[in-house]
Amino acid sequence: MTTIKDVAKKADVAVTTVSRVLNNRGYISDETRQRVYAAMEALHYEPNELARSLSRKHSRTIGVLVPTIMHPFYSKLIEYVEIYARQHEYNILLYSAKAEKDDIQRCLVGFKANRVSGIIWCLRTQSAAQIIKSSMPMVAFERSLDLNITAVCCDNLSGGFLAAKELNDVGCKNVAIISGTMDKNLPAGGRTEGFIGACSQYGMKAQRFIMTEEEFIAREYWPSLTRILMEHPDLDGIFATSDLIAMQVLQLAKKQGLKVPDDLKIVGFDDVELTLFTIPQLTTIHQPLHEMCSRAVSLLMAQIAGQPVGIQEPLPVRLIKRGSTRKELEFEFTHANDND
Amino acid sequence: MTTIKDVAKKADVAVTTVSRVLNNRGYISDETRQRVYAAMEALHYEPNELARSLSRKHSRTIGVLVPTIMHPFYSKLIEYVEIYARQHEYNILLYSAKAEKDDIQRCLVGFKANRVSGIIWCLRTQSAAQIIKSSMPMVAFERSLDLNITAVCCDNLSGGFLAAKELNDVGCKNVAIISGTMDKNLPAGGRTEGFIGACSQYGMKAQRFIMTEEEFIAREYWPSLTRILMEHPDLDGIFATSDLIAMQVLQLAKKQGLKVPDDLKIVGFDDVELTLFTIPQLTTIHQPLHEMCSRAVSLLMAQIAGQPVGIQEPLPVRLIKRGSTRKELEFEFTHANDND
DNA sequence: CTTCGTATGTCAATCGGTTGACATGTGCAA
DNA sequence: TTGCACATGTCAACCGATTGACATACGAAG
Repeated sequence: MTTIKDVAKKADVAVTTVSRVLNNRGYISDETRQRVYAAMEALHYEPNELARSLSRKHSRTIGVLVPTIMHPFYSKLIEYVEIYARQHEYNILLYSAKAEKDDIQRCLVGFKANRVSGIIWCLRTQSAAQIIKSSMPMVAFERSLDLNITAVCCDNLSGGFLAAKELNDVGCKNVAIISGTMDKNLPAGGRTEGFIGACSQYGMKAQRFIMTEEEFIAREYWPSLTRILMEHPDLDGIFATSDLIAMQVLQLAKKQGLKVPDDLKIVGFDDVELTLFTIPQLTTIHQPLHEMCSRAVSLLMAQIAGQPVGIQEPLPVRLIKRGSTRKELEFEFTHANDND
Repeated sequence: MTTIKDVAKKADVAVTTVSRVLNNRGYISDETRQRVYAAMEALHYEPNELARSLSRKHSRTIGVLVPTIMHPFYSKLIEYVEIYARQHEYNILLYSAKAEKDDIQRCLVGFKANRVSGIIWCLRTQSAAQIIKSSMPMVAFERSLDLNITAVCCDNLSGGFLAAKELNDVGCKNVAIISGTMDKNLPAGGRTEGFIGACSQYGMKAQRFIMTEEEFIAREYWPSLTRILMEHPDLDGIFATSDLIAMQVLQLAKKQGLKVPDDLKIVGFDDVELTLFTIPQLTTIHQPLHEMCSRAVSLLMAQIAGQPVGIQEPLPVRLIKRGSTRKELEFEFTHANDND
């Protein structure tokens, strides 16, 4: 492998000069700069990032911590974060950690050992405390904590409101919200609050059902959902706080002979891709994930650069009307690129 | 941050000794070893991986190269590879590259600059050549090349065969295979071969339809699929070489008023999770992804350790019968953990 | 008593860059 | 003529480990 010394020799300059070119510091004439670039080109030189990182004391790497990768929402998130990170010439160091303490500890150790420049994390539980006290640049994703941690969230409150409004608009009288673990710091909290508030405003009867953490991890909500549908045949509208739940509600509704949207209207949340591949397609609340990821990365960069970053406004969500609430859209398909 | 020197001082030994403990080399008495561990514990010492990697000349990192992250199959793959890599105390450096040459070039540069110890890649096109000539430890995933590159594949041929057998078993006479880009090095090649062969063996009429690369990237196959279903109303069985395609066939079939499985039977491939969330659930060919990932990582480790690794046998696939081919299973749901 | 295996230390180079201190030299403006 | 901005070089320390060469003990086996 060619080193900076080889380049210096080839360009007939000092190592320091090459370093200056590489890092854009000090005075460099255009002519010298070109010579150095030419030498790098000729030798296929690629700076050793390990060495640079070692000396720089951080590694142009963003630690990304998610509960699981194999999930439509998180894999989308990772894809976008990776793209934006690369735009800043950062790599990502990916860890998936079910909310077990050990996992998170191991992961933090990994982040530190590899001198990540900052962390983007979205954990389910409050075990986040460990991360927070690790005190390095970080951005929480979809976790608004009481503490003043920089976080990127979408407007979950409005999302809940929009879902209720849609159900009301299409004539529901007796609705339910089905959410994951309730915790006011988790997104389900705001969504529930917005939904319940709007329901009472619209005069709809509203019930709450909460899925377990185990179901979230397994990504299978069937037992609870089956029970809910069986025990509450009078429900005419359901708001699920994630599309994965909504999709399974749709599936079970059909199994039980309910027609969607005739007998039961369903609204999901997230607008992940698979909402497009169900029959009917799922009405859902669109999160501006692209923008959220972009912002998360930018905020992290700002922190790494030592700039103070304040509390962020939540990003606006949007209702996407599809066949699961609108009969007339039953066979009209929207595309992934129509949004976002 | 505490360094190896701090540990040495605390344990009252030489830096060399700490390093010996850390790397299990040379003679170390149990007593000293314990003292060193205690010191590390007390100081919350975590060796700086950057420094270790620099001196070791590779970084205990596996470069992982996929076409996209936001895809049920690849996100599953990444999740598993991450898990197995960590078992070997390796990190993964994730790159997603649409098959554009530049992307791949950029990615290889990234891998080299970060001194990855090896690469696991699964690219769609033949642009793989660039990777191959990069000549470092590597394993191809689901890409069996003519060249003698170490690759991990499932038994695509049998998969195609099993799909045809299932369609025949449930009474199909006139079937089609819908696949992604055909290339004998890509999995669709073997699947097609197995399927077509079995069809002629069973005396089923079989047609072939090929989706474009653009559709693969967008993950939306609607236009082509719609056309196929419209122009061939006589089809009674479809084998899609990926579940994502199968799912959309299912969706469009319903849109066109075809009952699945009564009028049309569908078999997918991969057994990704979302096959569980359709109505009916999708019959599919299960790939032993867990095992494949585990093997991919092991093979890479072997290469990194300098051991020669031979050509690998493909791993066996399995037919998972579900509602899209079996009326009696229409409302009987299998779980993700039932397989694998 | 020698010799070897075990256990540890010292020293310094190395991995491949970064960076600060300082020297030198050129050319232009005041 | 002086002074300063620009351009580059030399030297050496440093980031935090790893590693080889070599020295020095101690205890047990031969």
